[in-house]
Amino acid sequence: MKRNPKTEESAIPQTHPEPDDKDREILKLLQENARMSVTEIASRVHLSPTPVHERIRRLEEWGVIRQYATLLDAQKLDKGLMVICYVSLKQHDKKAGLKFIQAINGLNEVVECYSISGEFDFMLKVLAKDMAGFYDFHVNRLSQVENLGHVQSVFVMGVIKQTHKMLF
Amino acid sequence: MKRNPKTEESAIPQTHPEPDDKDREILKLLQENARMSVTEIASRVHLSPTPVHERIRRLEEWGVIRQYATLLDAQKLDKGLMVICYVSLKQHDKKAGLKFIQAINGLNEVVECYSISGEFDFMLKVLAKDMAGFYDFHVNRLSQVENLGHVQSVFVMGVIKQTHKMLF
DNA sequence: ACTGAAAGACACAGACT
DNA sequence: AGTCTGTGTCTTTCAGT
Repeated sequence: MKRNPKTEESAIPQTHPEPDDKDREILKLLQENARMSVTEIASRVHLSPTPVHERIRRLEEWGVIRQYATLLDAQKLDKGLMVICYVSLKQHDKKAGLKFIQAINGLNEVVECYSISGEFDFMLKVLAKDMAGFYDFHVNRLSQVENLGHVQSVFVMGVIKQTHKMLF
Repeated sequence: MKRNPKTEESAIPQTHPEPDDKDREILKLLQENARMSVTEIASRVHLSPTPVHERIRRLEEWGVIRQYATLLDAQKLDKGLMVICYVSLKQHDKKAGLKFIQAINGLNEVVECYSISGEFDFMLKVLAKDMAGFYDFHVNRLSQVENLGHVQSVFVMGVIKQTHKMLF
Protein backbone atom coordinates (compact mmCIF):
# COMPACT_ATOMS: atom_id res chain seq x y z
CA MET A 1 0.00 0.00 0.00
CA LYS A 2 1.37 3.37 -0.98
CA ARG A 3 1.81 5.96 1.70
CA ASN A 4 2.07 9.66 1.48
CA PRO A 5 5.79 10.40 1.33
CA LYS A 6 5.33 13.78 3.04
CA THR A 7 6.18 12.44 6.48
CA GLU A 8 8.30 9.32 6.42
CA GLU A 9 7.12 7.96 9.74
CA SER A 10 3.38 8.50 9.44
CA ALA A 11 1.84 5.22 10.46
CA ILE A 12 -1.63 6.65 9.88
CA PRO A 13 -2.49 6.23 6.20
CA GLN A 14 -3.18 9.69 4.83
CA THR A 15 -5.27 10.62 1.86
CA HIS A 16 -3.35 9.32 -1.09
CA PRO A 17 -4.15 8.85 -4.75
CA GLU A 18 -5.30 5.25 -4.54
CA PRO A 19 -8.90 4.71 -5.64
CA ASP A 20 -10.68 2.43 -3.17
CA ASP A 21 -13.48 -0.02 -3.95
CA LYS A 22 -16.22 2.63 -3.84
CA ASP A 23 -14.18 4.83 -6.16
CA ARG A 24 -13.90 1.92 -8.56
CA GLU A 25 -17.63 1.31 -8.46
CA ILE A 26 -18.19 4.96 -9.30
CA LEU A 27 -15.64 4.77 -12.12
CA LYS A 28 -17.32 1.66 -13.53
CA LEU A 29 -20.58 3.59 -13.83
CA LEU A 30 -19.04 6.75 -15.25
CA GLN A 31 -17.01 4.73 -17.73
CA GLU A 32 -20.23 3.65 -19.40
CA ASN A 33 -22.14 6.89 -19.01
CA ALA A 34 -20.28 10.11 -18.35
CA ARG A 35 -23.58 11.94 -17.98
CA MET A 36 -24.99 9.82 -15.20
CA SER A 37 -26.13 12.17 -12.45
CA VAL A 38 -24.38 12.18 -9.10
CA THR A 39 -27.73 11.39 -7.53
CA GLU A 40 -28.14 8.20 -9.53
CA ILE A 41 -24.54 7.11 -8.98
CA ALA A 42 -25.08 7.71 -5.27
CA SER A 43 -28.12 5.46 -5.12
CA ARG A 44 -26.33 2.70 -7.04
CA VAL A 45 -23.22 2.65 -4.88
CA HIS A 46 -25.25 3.10 -1.67
CA LEU A 47 -23.96 6.50 -0.68
CA SER A 48 -25.50 9.95 -0.55
CA PRO A 49 -24.74 12.46 -3.31
CA THR A 50 -22.27 14.57 -1.34
CA PRO A 51 -19.50 11.98 -0.82
CA VAL A 52 -19.95 10.77 -4.40
CA HIS A 53 -19.49 14.31 -5.59
CA GLU A 54 -16.36 14.68 -3.50
CA ARG A 55 -14.95 11.35 -4.70
CA ILE A 56 -15.47 12.29 -8.33
CA ARG A 57 -13.79 15.63 -7.71
CA ARG A 58 -10.79 13.82 -6.21
CA LEU A 59 -10.60 11.30 -9.05
CA GLU A 60 -10.52 14.20 -11.50
CA GLU A 61 -7.84 15.94 -9.45
CA TRP A 62 -5.70 12.76 -9.30
CA GLY A 63 -6.00 12.37 -13.03
CA VAL A 64 -7.64 8.95 -12.77
CA ILE A 65 -10.47 10.50 -14.76
CA ARG A 66 -8.79 11.81 -17.90
CA GLN A 67 -11.77 13.09 -19.86
CA TYR A 68 -15.51 13.03 -20.24
CA ALA A 69 -15.71 12.21 -23.93
CA THR A 70 -18.50 11.79 -26.41
CA LEU A 71 -17.78 8.90 -28.75
CA LEU A 72 -19.11 9.39 -32.25
CA ASP A 73 -19.95 6.96 -35.02
CA ALA A 74 -17.12 7.02 -37.54
CA GLN A 75 -19.21 5.57 -40.36
CA LYS A 76 -21.86 8.25 -39.99
CA LEU A 77 -19.28 11.05 -40.09
CA ASP A 78 -17.35 10.11 -43.21
CA LYS A 79 -14.62 8.23 -41.40
CA GLY A 80 -15.54 4.74 -42.42
CA LEU A 81 -12.05 3.49 -43.27
CA MET A 82 -9.52 2.57 -40.60
CA VAL A 83 -5.92 1.83 -41.52
CA ILE A 84 -3.00 0.79 -39.35
CA CYS A 85 0.25 2.29 -40.62
CA TYR A 86 3.65 1.12 -39.56
CA VAL A 87 6.39 3.63 -40.08
CA SER A 88 10.13 3.65 -39.59
CA LEU A 89 12.31 6.73 -39.41
CA LYS A 90 15.54 7.32 -41.31
CA GLN A 91 17.27 8.88 -38.35
CA HIS A 92 16.67 7.83 -34.77
CA ASP A 93 18.24 10.62 -32.75
CA LYS A 94 16.16 12.42 -30.14
CA LYS A 95 15.71 15.59 -32.17
CA ALA A 96 14.43 13.71 -35.21
CA GLY A 97 12.04 11.76 -32.99
CA LEU A 98 10.60 14.92 -31.49
CA LYS A 99 10.09 16.48 -34.89
CA PHE A 100 8.24 13.36 -36.01
CA ILE A 101 6.01 13.47 -32.95
CA GLN A 102 5.17 17.09 -33.64
CA ALA A 103 4.32 16.29 -37.25
CA ILE A 104 2.05 13.40 -36.22
CA ASN A 105 0.19 15.61 -33.76
CA GLY A 106 -0.58 17.93 -36.65
CA LEU A 107 -2.23 15.18 -38.68
CA ASN A 108 -5.90 15.00 -37.72
CA GLU A 109 -6.36 11.75 -39.60
CA VAL A 110 -4.01 10.06 -37.13
CA VAL A 111 -6.06 9.27 -34.04
CA GLU A 112 -3.49 7.09 -32.30
CA CYS A 113 0.27 6.75 -32.47
CA TYR A 114 2.46 4.40 -30.46
CA SER A 115 6.18 3.83 -30.25
CA ILE A 116 6.58 0.09 -30.69
CA SER A 117 9.00 -2.83 -30.50
CA GLY A 118 9.98 -4.67 -33.68
CA GLU A 119 11.29 -3.64 -37.04
CA PHE A 120 9.15 -0.48 -37.29
CA ASP A 121 9.39 2.52 -35.00
CA PHE A 122 5.76 3.64 -34.77
CA MET A 123 2.27 2.34 -35.27
CA LEU A 124 -0.43 4.77 -36.40
CA LYS A 125 -4.17 4.37 -36.44
CA VAL A 126 -5.58 6.44 -39.29
CA LEU A 127 -9.20 7.33 -40.05
CA ALA A 128 -10.25 8.27 -43.58
CA LYS A 129 -13.49 8.59 -45.49
CA ASP A 130 -12.63 5.90 -48.00
CA MET A 131 -9.74 4.53 -50.01
CA ALA A 132 -9.44 7.74 -52.02
CA GLY A 133 -9.31 9.71 -48.80
CA PHE A 134 -6.61 7.46 -47.40
CA TYR A 135 -4.60 7.70 -50.60
CA ASP A 136 -4.77 11.47 -50.35
CA PHE A 137 -3.61 11.31 -46.73
CA HIS A 138 -0.79 8.93 -47.60
CA VAL A 139 0.57 10.88 -50.55
CA ASN A 140 -0.08 14.47 -49.54
CA ARG A 141 0.16 14.42 -45.77
CA LEU A 142 2.00 11.42 -44.32
CA SER A 143 4.64 11.14 -47.03
CA GLN A 144 5.46 14.82 -46.58
CA VAL A 145 6.63 14.22 -43.03
CA GLU A 146 10.38 14.77 -42.70
CA ASN A 147 12.73 11.91 -41.91
CA LEU A 148 10.20 9.26 -42.87
CA GLY A 149 11.61 5.86 -43.82
CA HIS A 150 9.34 2.99 -44.74
CA VAL A 151 5.58 2.85 -44.40
CA GLN A 152 3.53 -0.34 -44.35
CA SER A 153 -0.25 -0.26 -44.14
CA VAL A 154 -2.70 -2.82 -42.83
CA PHE A 155 -6.36 -2.28 -43.66
CA VAL A 156 -9.13 -2.85 -41.16
CA MET A 157 -11.91 -4.80 -42.78
CA GLY A 158 -14.15 -5.09 -39.77
CA VAL A 159 -14.49 -3.95 -36.19
CA ILE A 160 -15.00 -6.94 -33.90
CA LYS A 161 -14.68 -5.15 -30.58
CA GLN A 162 -14.02 -1.59 -29.55
CA THR A 163 -14.19 -0.44 -25.97
CA HIS A 164 -12.45 1.82 -23.49
CA LYS A 165 -13.47 -0.14 -20.40
CA MET A 166 -10.69 -0.92 -17.96
CA LEU A 167 -12.79 -1.71 -14.89
CA PHE A 168 -15.36 -4.50 -14.52
CA MET B 1 -27.53 15.04 -50.65
CA LYS B 2 -29.27 11.96 -49.32
CA ARG B 3 -33.00 11.81 -49.53
CA ASN B 4 -35.44 9.76 -47.59
CA PRO B 5 -36.02 6.63 -49.69
CA LYS B 6 -39.53 6.17 -48.31
CA THR B 7 -41.13 7.95 -51.25
CA GLU B 8 -39.01 7.86 -54.37
CA GLU B 9 -40.39 10.99 -55.92
CA SER B 10 -40.44 13.31 -52.90
CA ALA B 11 -38.78 16.47 -54.09
CA ILE B 12 -39.19 18.07 -50.69
CA PRO B 13 -36.18 17.12 -48.60
CA GLN B 14 -37.48 15.44 -45.47
CA THR B 15 -35.79 15.20 -42.11
CA HIS B 16 -32.94 12.82 -42.70
CA PRO B 17 -29.98 11.68 -40.63
CA GLU B 18 -27.43 14.12 -41.99
CA PRO B 19 -25.83 16.31 -39.33
CA ASP B 20 -25.65 19.92 -40.56
CA ASP B 21 -23.00 22.49 -39.66
CA LYS B 22 -24.62 23.46 -36.36
CA ASP B 23 -24.87 19.78 -35.42
CA ARG B 24 -21.19 19.38 -36.17
CA GLU B 25 -20.32 22.38 -34.01
CA ILE B 26 -22.26 20.83 -31.16
CA LEU B 27 -20.53 17.49 -31.71
CA LYS B 28 -17.13 19.16 -31.69
CA LEU B 29 -17.86 20.56 -28.24
CA LEU B 30 -19.37 17.36 -26.83
CA GLN B 31 -16.51 15.32 -28.23
CA GLU B 32 -14.12 17.13 -25.88
CA ASN B 33 -16.44 17.40 -22.91
CA ALA B 34 -19.45 15.14 -22.65
CA ARG B 35 -20.58 16.99 -19.53
CA MET B 36 -20.76 20.43 -21.06
CA SER B 37 -24.16 21.87 -20.20
CA VAL B 38 -26.71 22.46 -22.90
CA THR B 39 -26.79 26.09 -21.79
CA GLU B 40 -23.08 26.55 -22.41
CA ILE B 41 -23.16 24.74 -25.74
CA ALA B 42 -26.09 26.96 -26.72
CA SER B 43 -24.18 30.14 -26.00
CA ARG B 44 -21.13 28.91 -27.94
CA VAL B 45 -23.01 27.91 -31.05
CA HIS B 46 -25.28 30.98 -30.86
CA LEU B 47 -28.55 29.22 -30.26
CA SER B 48 -30.88 28.95 -27.28
CA PRO B 49 -30.86 25.81 -25.12
CA THR B 50 -34.05 24.32 -26.55
CA PRO B 51 -32.91 23.70 -30.15
CA VAL B 52 -29.53 22.51 -28.90
CA HIS B 53 -31.29 20.03 -26.67
CA GLU B 54 -33.42 18.85 -29.56
CA ARG B 55 -30.42 18.52 -31.88
CA ILE B 56 -28.53 16.45 -29.33
CA ARG B 57 -31.56 14.22 -28.87
CA ARG B 58 -31.68 13.64 -32.63
CA LEU B 59 -27.98 12.93 -32.87
CA GLU B 60 -28.39 10.31 -30.16
CA GLU B 61 -31.39 8.84 -31.95
CA TRP B 62 -29.51 8.67 -35.26
CA GLY B 63 -26.63 6.94 -33.56
CA VAL B 64 -24.15 9.66 -34.49
CA ILE B 65 -23.52 9.95 -30.76
CA ARG B 66 -22.54 6.43 -29.71
CA GLN B 67 -21.73 6.95 -26.06
CA TYR B 68 -20.93 9.47 -23.37
CA ALA B 69 -17.80 7.85 -21.99
CA THR B 70 -15.43 8.63 -19.17
CA LEU B 71 -11.85 7.94 -20.21
CA LEU B 72 -9.64 6.71 -17.40
CA ASP B 73 -5.90 6.72 -16.92
CA ALA B 74 -4.61 3.23 -17.67
CA GLN B 75 -1.36 3.71 -15.76
CA LYS B 76 -3.19 4.73 -12.60
CA LEU B 77 -5.48 1.70 -12.75
CA ASP B 78 -2.93 -1.09 -13.15
CA LYS B 79 -3.17 -1.25 -16.90
CA GLY B 80 0.16 0.26 -17.78
CA LEU B 81 1.16 -2.23 -20.50
CA MET B 82 -0.33 -2.16 -23.97
CA VAL B 83 0.34 -4.97 -26.43
CA ILE B 84 -0.79 -5.42 -30.01
CA CYS B 85 -1.43 -9.07 -30.80
CA TYR B 86 -1.77 -10.46 -34.28
CA VAL B 87 -3.60 -13.73 -34.48
CA SER B 88 -4.46 -16.14 -37.24
CA LEU B 89 -7.07 -18.85 -37.06
CA LYS B 90 -6.63 -22.50 -38.06
CA GLN B 91 -10.01 -22.68 -39.73
CA HIS B 92 -11.61 -19.80 -41.57
CA ASP B 93 -15.21 -20.90 -42.01
CA LYS B 94 -18.00 -18.66 -40.77
CA LYS B 95 -18.85 -20.77 -37.74
CA ALA B 96 -15.24 -20.82 -36.53
CA GLY B 97 -15.02 -17.07 -37.01
CA LEU B 98 -18.14 -16.44 -34.94
CA LYS B 99 -16.87 -18.64 -32.13
CA PHE B 100 -13.62 -16.68 -32.11
CA ILE B 101 -15.48 -13.36 -31.95
CA GLN B 102 -17.51 -14.63 -29.00
CA ALA B 103 -14.36 -15.74 -27.21
CA ILE B 104 -12.68 -12.36 -27.78
CA ASN B 105 -15.68 -10.52 -26.39
CA GLY B 106 -15.27 -12.53 -23.23
CA LEU B 107 -11.70 -11.41 -22.71
CA ASN B 108 -11.73 -8.15 -20.75
CA GLU B 109 -8.04 -7.56 -21.40
CA VAL B 110 -8.82 -7.16 -25.11
CA VAL B 111 -10.09 -3.62 -25.58
CA GLU B 112 -10.05 -3.61 -29.37
CA CYS B 113 -10.21 -6.26 -32.06
CA TYR B 114 -10.18 -5.77 -35.81
CA SER B 115 -10.41 -8.07 -38.76
CA ILE B 116 -7.48 -7.12 -40.95
CA SER B 117 -5.83 -7.56 -44.33
CA GLY B 118 -2.49 -9.33 -44.55
CA GLU B 119 -1.10 -12.62 -43.34
CA PHE B 120 -2.90 -12.48 -39.98
CA ASP B 121 -6.66 -12.56 -39.50
CA PHE B 122 -7.12 -10.27 -36.50
CA MET B 123 -5.40 -7.52 -34.62
CA LEU B 124 -6.01 -7.21 -30.88
CA LYS B 125 -5.18 -4.37 -28.52
CA VAL B 126 -4.54 -5.81 -25.09
CA LEU B 127 -4.17 -3.99 -21.76
CA ALA B 128 -2.30 -5.62 -18.88
CA LYS B 129 -0.80 -4.52 -15.58
CA ASP B 130 2.73 -5.47 -16.54
CA MET B 131 4.70 -8.14 -18.38
CA ALA B 132 3.73 -10.78 -15.84
CA GLY B 133 0.09 -9.86 -16.29
CA PHE B 134 0.39 -10.09 -20.06
CA TYR B 135 2.13 -13.44 -19.81
CA ASP B 136 -0.72 -14.70 -17.68
CA PHE B 137 -3.23 -13.43 -20.23
CA HIS B 138 -1.31 -14.99 -23.11
CA VAL B 139 -0.87 -18.41 -21.56
CA ASN B 140 -4.07 -18.82 -19.55
CA ARG B 141 -6.63 -16.84 -21.50
CA LEU B 142 -5.70 -16.12 -25.12
CA SER B 143 -4.02 -19.45 -25.82
CA GLN B 144 -7.09 -21.26 -24.49
CA VAL B 145 -9.23 -19.83 -27.28
CA GLU B 146 -10.37 -22.54 -29.67
CA ASN B 147 -9.15 -22.67 -33.26
CA LEU B 148 -6.25 -20.32 -32.59
CA GLY B 149 -3.37 -20.50 -35.05
CA HIS B 150 -0.37 -18.23 -34.70
CA VAL B 151 0.01 -15.26 -32.37
CA GLN B 152 2.54 -12.49 -32.80
CA SER B 153 2.87 -9.69 -30.27
CA VAL B 154 4.14 -6.14 -30.66
CA PHE B 155 4.81 -4.21 -27.47
CA VAL B 156 3.88 -0.59 -27.07
CA MET B 157 6.76 1.30 -25.53
CA GLY B 158 5.23 4.73 -25.55
CA VAL B 159 2.00 6.54 -26.32
CA ILE B 160 2.65 9.41 -28.72
CA LYS B 161 -0.93 10.34 -29.46
CA GLN B 162 -4.28 9.01 -28.36
CA THR B 163 -7.52 10.72 -29.25
CA HIS B 164 -11.08 9.97 -30.32
CA LYS B 165 -11.64 13.23 -32.15
CA MET B 166 -13.12 12.94 -35.63
CA LEU B 167 -14.36 16.49 -36.06
CA PHE B 168 -12.27 19.67 -36.07
C1' DA C 1 -36.90 25.25 -36.56
C1' DC C 2 -36.44 28.55 -32.96
C1' DT C 3 -38.21 31.50 -28.77
C1' DG C 4 -39.82 32.09 -24.07
C1' DA C 5 -41.72 30.54 -19.95
C1' DA C 6 -42.41 27.32 -16.32
C1' DA C 7 -41.72 22.85 -13.54
C1' DG C 8 -38.93 19.63 -11.78
C1' DA C 9 -34.38 17.72 -10.97
C1' DC C 10 -29.80 18.41 -10.04
C1' DA C 11 -25.24 20.33 -8.51
C1' DC C 12 -22.96 22.38 -5.07
C1' DA C 13 -21.94 24.54 -0.53
C1' DG C 14 -22.70 24.78 4.49
C1' DA C 15 -23.58 23.17 9.09
C1' DC C 16 -23.83 19.23 11.63
C1' DT C 17 -23.03 14.07 13.27
C1' DA D 1 -15.82 10.56 6.05
C1' DG D 2 -20.66 10.68 5.71
C1' DT D 3 -25.73 12.70 6.23
C1' DC D 4 -28.96 16.41 5.89
C1' DT D 5 -30.69 20.83 4.17
C1' DG D 6 -31.06 24.77 1.35
C1' DT D 7 -30.09 27.74 -2.83
C1' DG D 8 -29.22 28.63 -7.40
C1' DT D 9 -28.76 26.67 -11.87
C1' DC D 10 -29.73 23.52 -15.39
C1' DT D 11 -32.47 20.23 -17.97
C1' DT D 12 -36.59 19.31 -20.06
C1' DT D 13 -41.25 20.11 -21.66
C1' DC D 14 -44.85 22.78 -23.70
C1' DA D 15 -47.35 26.51 -25.95
C1' DG D 16 -46.59 29.91 -29.32
C1' DT D 17 -44.35 32.14 -33.58
